[in-house]
Amino acid sequence: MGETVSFAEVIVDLSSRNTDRVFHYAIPPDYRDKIAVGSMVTVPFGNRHLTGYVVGFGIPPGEVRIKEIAGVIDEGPVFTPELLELARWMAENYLCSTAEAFARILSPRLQVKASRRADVLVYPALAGAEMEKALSLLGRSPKQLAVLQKAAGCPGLTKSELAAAAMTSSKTVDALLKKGLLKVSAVMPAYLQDAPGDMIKTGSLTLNQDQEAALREISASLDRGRFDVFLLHGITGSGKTEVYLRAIAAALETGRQAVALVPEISLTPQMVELFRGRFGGQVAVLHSALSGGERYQEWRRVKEGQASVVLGTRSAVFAPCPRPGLFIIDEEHEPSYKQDDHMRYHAREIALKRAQLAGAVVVLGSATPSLESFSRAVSGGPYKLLKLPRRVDERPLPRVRVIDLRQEIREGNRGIFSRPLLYALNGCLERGGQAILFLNRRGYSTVVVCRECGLVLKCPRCDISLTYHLEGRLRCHYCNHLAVLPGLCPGCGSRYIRHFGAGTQKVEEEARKIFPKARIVRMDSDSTAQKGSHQKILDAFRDGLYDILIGTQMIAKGLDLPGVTLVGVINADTALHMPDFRAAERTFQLLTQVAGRAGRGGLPGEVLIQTYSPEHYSISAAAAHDYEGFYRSEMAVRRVLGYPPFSHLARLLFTHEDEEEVRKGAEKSKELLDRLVSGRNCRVEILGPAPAPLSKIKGHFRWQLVLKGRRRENIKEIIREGLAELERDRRFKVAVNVDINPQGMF
DNA sequence: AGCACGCCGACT
DNA sequence: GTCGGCGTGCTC
Repeated sequence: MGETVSFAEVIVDLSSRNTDRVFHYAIPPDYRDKIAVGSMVTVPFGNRHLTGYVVGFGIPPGEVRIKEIAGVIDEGPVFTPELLELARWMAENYLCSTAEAFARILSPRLQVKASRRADVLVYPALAGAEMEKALSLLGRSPKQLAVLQKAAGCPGLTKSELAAAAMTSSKTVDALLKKGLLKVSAVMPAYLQDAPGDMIKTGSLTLNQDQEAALREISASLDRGRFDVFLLHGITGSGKTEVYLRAIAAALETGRQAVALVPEISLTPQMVELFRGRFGGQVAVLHSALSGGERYQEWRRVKEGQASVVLGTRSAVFAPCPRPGLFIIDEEHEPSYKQDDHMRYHAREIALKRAQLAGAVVVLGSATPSLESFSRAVSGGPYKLLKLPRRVDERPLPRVRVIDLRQEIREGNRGIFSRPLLYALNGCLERGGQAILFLNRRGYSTVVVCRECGLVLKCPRCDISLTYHLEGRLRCHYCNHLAVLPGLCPGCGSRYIRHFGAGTQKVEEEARKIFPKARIVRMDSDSTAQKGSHQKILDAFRDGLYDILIGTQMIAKGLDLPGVTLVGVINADTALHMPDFRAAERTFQLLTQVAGRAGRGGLPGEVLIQTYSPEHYSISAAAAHDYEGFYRSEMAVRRVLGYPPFSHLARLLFTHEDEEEVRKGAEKSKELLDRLVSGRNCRVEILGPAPAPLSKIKGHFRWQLVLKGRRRENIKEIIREGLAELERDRRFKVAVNVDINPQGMF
């Protein structure tokens, strides 16, 4: 590598396919030592200036007129070689340009110009015996005492986090800062680093056998420094988080960094507190709610190696750790890890790829693993299965009863609540317990169910629930199969065949009528429009200000509500009959999670699930807390129908303001893709076109094609060529969005 | 993505 | 003749 090589290879920030390659630029002498692989620069391109990413150095081929780099945007490289490789992989895999992939990877730091507010983390100013003394002198101000205790237990929280943790306002924190008992610093002070034992306050100190065994395996892999994937299958309350924390500590010991991803909904102040309590100022928190400045600050700390533990949501998977050694995906089955707007990446998939590139360990944790992951962890699959089959406190799982709503109908009860649920609610209220009533988010599309035998009309070809449209027409959103709503149920001849969907308001109304004295609160996206009110309702409920909480998905996840002794699922079928091949899996996950909400305190819990399909395996298996039973049943179904994990799917979503235009566009694409498929004789099936389940959003009509094939490569190839051809055709005005392995069809 | 270049129709 | 439609191809 001689001095003569001084042309930078630059990828310009354009998303077009034909500019997705390197362009060579001369490096002016002033910039020579400022530009490295990973630098962000501005370059003249055509007749304007664009930002570009330096991906290497080399000699331009033949007769091209070379221009000079116009400027360097940031002081240092914005991505590591590992992330550069990741960007290339993403471009290849998600059918986008490299520049778009970079935009995703770097999005957490895009607002560079935003205020660079110094990161204020609060630490106790004293340690050890001096701290004890200070605490004993604070007898007359309980709030300050609480804050100082918290600060000692969890050094390195931000001011507002600390205030929240001690259940007070930031004024109390300010008072202690003024007294000099707390201080502000960007890194953990040395006197605290010497006493890490003091920091281990939260969580259990001793691991049970299963946790110990799991940790041992993970640590062994970390020591070897090799790419390994573990699936940590632990029932609710089995102490997965403690295993994560120990694994992170083990990763740090090898001198590498750890990234822990949690679903949006679990990134609560308590979660942050738990991590900061263990790792103090080494923790960087990355999530979408941070302001540009805060996010940049955290990003910077990670990149510079000051923060070696990253806790965050989906996009934190791109954290610029210098040498990542461990990626943890908590609740790996959560669909929220899949981006649903622009580039549809899956954070789990990205983590796996990054780990492979960096020789790092991945831990996927869940009580209800996705079939994709579990199938890779059984019988000699590439993942290693680690099981936590027991709860840490040895408390039994709640008793789950399945209530047959068909029986209720037969016996003349057409109300929302079954008699067993009413009875249980009554008992619960009388004993002074708390209850949660859970409704699945109302289906976007309406599904037809027989209220007498529970039969659901499904597509004969795709096994997807048919959805109800105008004038009694039923439609499959995968293949566009059409049927007419029968007057009588084809299963049992009943007249009670209709589409359904009771909202949370309806349940609330009904509950108030039946239990006029009960204090009832509702929580859904309508009632919790403004930020924070969410948490307020939950706090109030936890404090016992309400008896019954009625809500949707959002109350199902990860909440610890010790007073709850009864959980009622109003209608398990809304989830079961979503027009999606994953409906059964979602239902099982949801019910398991909901059931995990009951009996978290000292009192035993009870769960009642109302359904028209009591014999469906995803309901009976959830009731029996039997993941593996569910897994076997569902895998059999997927195999027969050729759905993932036995195949790969892709969805092409076509959108346009004009309905006719989208339909024609989708149909034209279908013909084109069919031609490509038969031309290369690969086994890819193309379903549709059909209107998307949400057929119109913000004035844009939506149609879709679903591609299904054994090999992902084949699907990608077909789409790549199809898109290229469509792009060449300038008359084609319809926007196309590609989603490889979609998580849902909405 | 922009922008120029170029090859056809209907207009001062 | 020439103004302007948009199909085609290029940008270090």
